[in-house]
Amino acid sequence: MKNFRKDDGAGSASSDGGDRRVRADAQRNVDALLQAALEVFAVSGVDAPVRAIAEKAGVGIGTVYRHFPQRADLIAAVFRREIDACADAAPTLAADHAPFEALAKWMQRYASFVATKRGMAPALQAGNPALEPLRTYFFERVRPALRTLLESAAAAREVRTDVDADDILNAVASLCSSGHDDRPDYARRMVALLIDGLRPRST
Amino acid sequence: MKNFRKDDGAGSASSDGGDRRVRADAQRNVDALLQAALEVFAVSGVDAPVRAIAEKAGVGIGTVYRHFPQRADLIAAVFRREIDACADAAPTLAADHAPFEALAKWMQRYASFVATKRGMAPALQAGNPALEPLRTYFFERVRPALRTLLESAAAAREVRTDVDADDILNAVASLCSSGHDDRPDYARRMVALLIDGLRPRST
DNA sequence: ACCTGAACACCGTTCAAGT
DNA sequence: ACCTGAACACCGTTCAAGT
Repeated sequence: MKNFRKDDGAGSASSDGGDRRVRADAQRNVDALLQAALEVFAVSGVDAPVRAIAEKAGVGIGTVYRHFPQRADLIAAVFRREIDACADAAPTLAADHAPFEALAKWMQRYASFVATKRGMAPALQAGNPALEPLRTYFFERVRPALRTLLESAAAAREVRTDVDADDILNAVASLCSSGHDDRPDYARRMVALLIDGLRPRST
Repeated sequence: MKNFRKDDGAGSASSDGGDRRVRADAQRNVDALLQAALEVFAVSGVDAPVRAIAEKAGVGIGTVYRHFPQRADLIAAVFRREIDACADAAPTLAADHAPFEALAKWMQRYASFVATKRGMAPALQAGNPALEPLRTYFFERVRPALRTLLESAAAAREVRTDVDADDILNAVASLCSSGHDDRPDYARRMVALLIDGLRPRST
């Protein structure tokens, strides 16, 4: 795990062995690029022109490709911490609410994450080999979080058992992808519908 | 430039009124383009290179733009008849099944339509002004079909009333968009979940 | 009227030349 | 090491020239 950003917690000068120094100007460029990408992605989605990001960061186009050889690497770097934050919300909710309610609240929280981060849903879909690492990271991080919530609800017999975590992650991501700006509240209501559908069949 | 008379050759002066005539070769080109586009869209989606379609149809790139000034016009022409077929399935199902079952079956039918026609869902989303006419046509044609099914089910008190036809059309389109080829049966199961969610709250 | 493809604009990506 | 931007490849779209 190579932490580019120092992100605090650099505490122990661990024996990383061969600790490569990053030139200060290079580090500045990386930071500026991540910041620029975050903003550009937010308004134009992840398909925004690379040149726009380079310009906003004040660097040459070649510098983007030096630090992020594939466009997907830039996307991954930008989304990683948001993914972490979303996953970390699960245990917090589990501690504060009843099982099914915690599940429902987390799904809404995850929904707003997808809605905010344009291009998250497309990145999650299989088929784009360049984005596979981000997809992998996402599932590794978020799947266990959701599974725990699902299992608690299942133990309380408050949720049907023929739906797994990946189903929910994909479904909510699809429903909350951008493009429905004309129907306010659409995403929230559809996710609510999905949540209702998760209740055990009344028989 | 040579100035040759319209309808040169065999046609002669047969009587057929002042009808606007399309030159036979032009008509052939349009047909070939529609067929080529149908096939290319099916495998590569609606973002496939225009050149690929022109080549497959055996015409110059300029000819595509002559008959379909906007790329969206070609997409619309290709999808229109499929939209009609989907809408027409509704009354048939209504005649053969109980209200809620007819609704459920139509939703699955619509789901397979979206899944088959790659790029249908993106076209349905607002925000692409060029595809607005197709979007309009789609809703004009399909919305009433679904509404009838919904109303029948509502009259029988078999469906909740806080969800409208557009919600369902958008939600199913999102869930069945391409990109989940790795999870077989995913779309069908998610639509089934949505259908379950449509049942009235059990109280 | 209709067809064609060279030409233009734009965007992703590379790489030789600079510091 | 790292930065830069000209250069290349590709794709959407136009238009002058042909039939």
